[in-house]
Amino acid sequence: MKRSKVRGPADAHATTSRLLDTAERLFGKHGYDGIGMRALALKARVNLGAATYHYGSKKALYIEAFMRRFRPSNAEQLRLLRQAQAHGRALSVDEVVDCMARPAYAMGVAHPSFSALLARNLIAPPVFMHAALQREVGVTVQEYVGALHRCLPGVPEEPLRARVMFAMGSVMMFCANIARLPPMRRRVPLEPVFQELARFVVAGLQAPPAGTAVPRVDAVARRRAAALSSAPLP
Amino acid sequence: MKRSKVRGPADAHATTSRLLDTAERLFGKHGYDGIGMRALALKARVNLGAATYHYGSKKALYIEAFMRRFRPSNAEQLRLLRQAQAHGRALSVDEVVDCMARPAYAMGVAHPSFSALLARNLIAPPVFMHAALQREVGVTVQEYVGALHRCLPGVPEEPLRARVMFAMGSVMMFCANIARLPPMRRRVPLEPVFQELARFVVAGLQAPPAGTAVPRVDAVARRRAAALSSAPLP
DNA sequence: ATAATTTTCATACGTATGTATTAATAGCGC
DNA sequence: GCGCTATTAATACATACGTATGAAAATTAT
Repeated sequence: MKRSKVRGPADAHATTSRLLDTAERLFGKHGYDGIGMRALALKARVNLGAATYHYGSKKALYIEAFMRRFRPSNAEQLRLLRQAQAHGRALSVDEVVDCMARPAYAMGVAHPSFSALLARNLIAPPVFMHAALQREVGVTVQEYVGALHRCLPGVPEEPLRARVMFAMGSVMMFCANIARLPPMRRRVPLEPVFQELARFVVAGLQAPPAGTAVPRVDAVARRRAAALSSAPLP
Repeated sequence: MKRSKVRGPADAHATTSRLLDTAERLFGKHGYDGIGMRALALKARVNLGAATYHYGSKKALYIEAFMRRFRPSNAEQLRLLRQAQAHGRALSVDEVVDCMARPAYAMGVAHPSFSALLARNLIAPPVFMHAALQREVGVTVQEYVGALHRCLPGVPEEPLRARVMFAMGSVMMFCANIARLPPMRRRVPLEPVFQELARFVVAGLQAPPAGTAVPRVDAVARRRAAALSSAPLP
């Protein structure tokens, strides 16, 4: 119906990549359960049967759509860090952060809809992804905590692990909003925003370790905030 | 089956709050589309009809489950900030951050499963929530950007807006992992982790504004990262 | 050219979904 | 006792879901 002359595997893998691209976009927007195979196949202009033929199941399609960009991006994170450390010289926090955030950033600029899928998977993933994500992200975090521990000897490992988590939160918030960000819509370079992200994360990681007290608003305000917990609707 | 003697509205509103609690927990874990009304009613030990009787629709239930804690938490954020500013004295970044993060933290300690729902809604919300969230979060962000602009005159407003977004990312990552965090599982106070979060965010917001270049790894690494975008699976 | 293989397509199956309906009961205020 | 609201229960309905099947078509291999 759509093709002008004939139908068939003339386009070979074109249908699978159209399907993957559509899956990336719609899974990123609506989540795994938020979109069905029929809607997916329709938007990708692919037959429903072809979808299960190529990927076997919806879960497999989701995993493939996510992993095809996540795997290399993750691998690049580790490669950059290890390469930077290979020279034996001490790394600055800036360098570590750049290794950590730039692959995700580059991927996000080239494939904005992947960023939404990435953020979703790191913050609100479908349950069947938990194990695989834990495995993949775990080693990356571990390695970055180690690298940071070397250039931030003043910060103990446990707080540092928390800080790396917070840093990932900032990066993921950036990723989740890439498509909505003004620069992306006005075809203006996104790099300045990324550099702002890098500055934010670097400063956060370098924050004065514990000891330094964080002043609160005042006692009564703190009490009210605590009271909020028990009385949801005062 | 469960009640020993009789069934009926003896428990009055107990059924609606059981339903809300269950909805909060399961929507937070699986997302809006990830759990059905039947499973929800079953887990809440509530009749399916009662669910639609009280809330009319699944969407309405979702919105109520989210809003009952989000609204007061959000309101408390604004109240704390305005109260702190009312005295006319200049605010420190620490104070602003505390106003911003403590209500979400307090809510998360008292109701850990709400935190997951919150993070989900701020990073990967169902589409029908977009408008309401934009409205509610918009004014909060605006107000905090204004307050920070006053105590960080060196940072222009646009980068500051980005930084507030990054800060929210850190807070949301904290929220998304509250239940999984070691302190929460070992009944040990969570406050130190929150203070670490506050330190991270404060330092991030106070980062040296633009001008200061963020050094990259090196040229070849940057080129490889860029190449990643076009060739997903090398 | 013919056979083998891969890909597309339409359709079907069983189940699950959100919502609506109806009747029956139980508590509460008057 | 009598309404009124809350709750359970049992279905019902139309639609949507993921997946399976089998024939047709196109491509590739021989």
